Amino acid sequence: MPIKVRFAPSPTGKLHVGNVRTALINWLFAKKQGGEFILRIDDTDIERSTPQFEQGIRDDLGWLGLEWGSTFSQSDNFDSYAVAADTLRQKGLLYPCYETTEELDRKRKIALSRGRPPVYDRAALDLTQDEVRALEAEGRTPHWRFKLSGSRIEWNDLVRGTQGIETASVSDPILIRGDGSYLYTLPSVVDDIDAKITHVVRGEDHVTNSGAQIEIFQALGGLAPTMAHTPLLVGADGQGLSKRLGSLSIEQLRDADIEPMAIVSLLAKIGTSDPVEVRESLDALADEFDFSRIARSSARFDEAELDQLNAAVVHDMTFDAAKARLLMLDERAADETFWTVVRQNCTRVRDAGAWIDVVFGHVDPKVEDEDKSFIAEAVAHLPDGEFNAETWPTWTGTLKAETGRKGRGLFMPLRLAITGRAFGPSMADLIVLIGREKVLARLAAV
RNA sequence: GCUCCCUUCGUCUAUCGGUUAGGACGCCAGGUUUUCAACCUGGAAAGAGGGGUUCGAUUCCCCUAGGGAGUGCCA
Repeated sequence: MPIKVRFAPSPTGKLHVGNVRTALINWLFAKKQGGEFILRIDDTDIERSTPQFEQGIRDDLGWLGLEWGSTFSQSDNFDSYAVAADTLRQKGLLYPCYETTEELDRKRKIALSRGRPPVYDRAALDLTQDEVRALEAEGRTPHWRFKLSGSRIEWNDLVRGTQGIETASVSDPILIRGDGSYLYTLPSVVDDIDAKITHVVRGEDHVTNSGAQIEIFQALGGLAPTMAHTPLLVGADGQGLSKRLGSLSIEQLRDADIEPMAIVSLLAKIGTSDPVEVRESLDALADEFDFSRIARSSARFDEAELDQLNAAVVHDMTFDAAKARLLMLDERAADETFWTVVRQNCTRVRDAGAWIDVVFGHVDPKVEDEDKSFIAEAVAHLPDGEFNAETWPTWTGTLKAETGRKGRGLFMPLRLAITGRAFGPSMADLIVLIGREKVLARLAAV
C-alpha cells in the first residue's frame, strides 16, 4: 500500500525554516516511497488565520519546489468534525465543561504552587443537573473535553523508537471551544482518517499530543497512522529558534537571494548522519532520505552554512537559471559570458552586480607609485588585435620576460589598474569581457 | 515545579563493550610555476562532569550540569 503523508501548517504566520523542514521531510519521504504528499491548511483558529498567510505558505512551498498532490482547508470540513464529536459524545468520551479561562488559569496556578502538575481535575464530570442548569442560566456555554483513558499509550516512533505517554499525567484535551469552534486536535485526527494518512511526520513538539490523538483515533474506530517526530531546529548558538524565527522566514531568505536548493539541501541534511552538501535536485535528496539517518538530538541551523551552500549552488548555476535575476540587476548583466566568468566569485546571484561596472562601466584604476613605470611597460607590450583567451597569457608572458617581474608583483598592478580591486575572477577571462578599448583607457588613466 | 528527549572534533555526525574514536563541512598549511574562488595534498581538532557495572567503557546504569520540548478555549 502506498504511503500518504500531509504537511499541515496553520495560516497564522509566515513559513520559516522550522516549518519547512517538516514539510520537506514529509515531501522527501513521500517521494522516496512513491507515495503521496498533501497540503492541509489547519485554519481552525479563525481569530489568527488569514488568507494572506495561507497564500504566502502556498507561494513559499511552490518556490521551494515542494509540490503537493492535493490540498484542502479544515474550515471546509466542519460538518465531519461535528459528526465525529457526536460519535465521541455517544461513547461518553466527550464531556461539557463550564470553567472560564480565568478559572482554569487559577486552577493551574494553585496546582503548580502546591508542587503538583497542572492537570485538569475533571471537576465538570461531577456537576449535577441542577448545577449545569444554573451555570447555563448564567449564560455560560460549555467547552468540551475528550476523556482520556488514563492508561499508557505506546507507539513505535520512526525517529524516536518506542514512545510512551501516560495519559493520566495529561489534561483531558479541549476539543470544542465555548463558542462551538474546534481546536486543532479533533479535526487533525478526523482529517487524517478521512484522507487515509499512513504516516504522521511532524516536529517533536507534538509528541505529547500524540498520546491523546492516538486515543481519539481509536475512539473513532480508526487505526492511528505511524508516527515520526523529528527533533526541532536550534540556532547557531544552540538556543531555540523560536525567538528569532522572523529573520528566518522563507520570504526573507528569498528576498536575500538565497537559492531554494541551498535551503532544502541544508534542511534535509542537518541533524542527519549524511554530510551537509548541496544536491542538484529534490529528487536527489529524496533518494538519500531515510528516517534512520535522523538523529534524536536537535539540529543546528546556521545561516553561515546556508551561505556556503548557496555559493556552491551559484558557482554551478546556468545562465538560463540566473538570467531573470541578472536582468533585474542591470540589462547589461544578462550576458552569458559575463555570468560564466563572474559567478565563481559570487555567493549570491545579486553579487554579480558588483562586477557590472568593472566589465561594462567605469572604474577608478589604482596604482602604486612604484608600479607606474611597469604599467607604462605593459601598455607598450599589449598584444595587437581583439582580445581573446590567449591575450592575457601572451601579454603577461612578454612582460615577465621584459621586466623580470613574476607572480603577485606581475599581475596585481595590472589587476588593480584594470579592475580597481585586488580580487576577482580570472584576469584572462575578465579582460576579454572588458575589451581592448577600456583596458587601454584604464591603463592610461593611472 | 512536573514529564519526555538530548549531550562525541568549531559544526553535522559514525561507533550498536575491546577502534591509532572514522567521515563530511569549516579552519590552518602547501600545491595548482598569476590573487580571491574552485580543485588537489597534508594538518590541527572530540566522548559535559562525577559515581558505579565490567577483565575492559564513548558505548550499559545512576547522579549532577547544560540544552530542547511539553505542561493553552495556539498549532
